[in-house]
Amino acid sequence: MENVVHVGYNSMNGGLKMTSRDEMMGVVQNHNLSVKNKKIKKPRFAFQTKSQVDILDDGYRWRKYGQKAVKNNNYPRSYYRCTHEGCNVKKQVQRLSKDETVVVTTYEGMHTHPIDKPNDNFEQILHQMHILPNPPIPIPFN
DNA sequence: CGGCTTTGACCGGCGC
DNA sequence: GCGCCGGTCAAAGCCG
Repeated sequence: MENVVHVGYNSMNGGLKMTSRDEMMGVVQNHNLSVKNKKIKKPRFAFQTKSQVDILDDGYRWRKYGQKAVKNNNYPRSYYRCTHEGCNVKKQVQRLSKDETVVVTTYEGMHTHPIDKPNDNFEQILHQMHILPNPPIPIPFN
């Protein structure tokens, strides 16, 4: 929850499917957790998207595994996991109660496999934001 | 018929 | 220790 770095992003025109967002900005956070004696960092990438639609299709296949109500928020939060075998990447999607047109998507971890479905240039944007590994790299956790 | 949602139960961490 | 809270499990059902 600390060590917050802002990764502003705007003027992404065209590319993202199934959304009608017109502006995007991001926040990068690092999660600290202790495993045995070691402390490793769990990368978390959160960015807000102005969209009417909940489902932001980034090219990966996600399976929903939970949904919980959020305090101080009228809208629930959805939990997704990457369906690729051996890929433990998770994400949460949450909608702001103040502005229902804003969707917050939080990615947790990195994908170790190529994108699963034909996609447009949003994949390249994820590469730029270092959400995707350019060459496959090992996950430092899980 | 297979992959995915749905939804309540379950669980571990934390504060009182 | 107990109860709340946030996250996950898993059975059943939906839908292509």
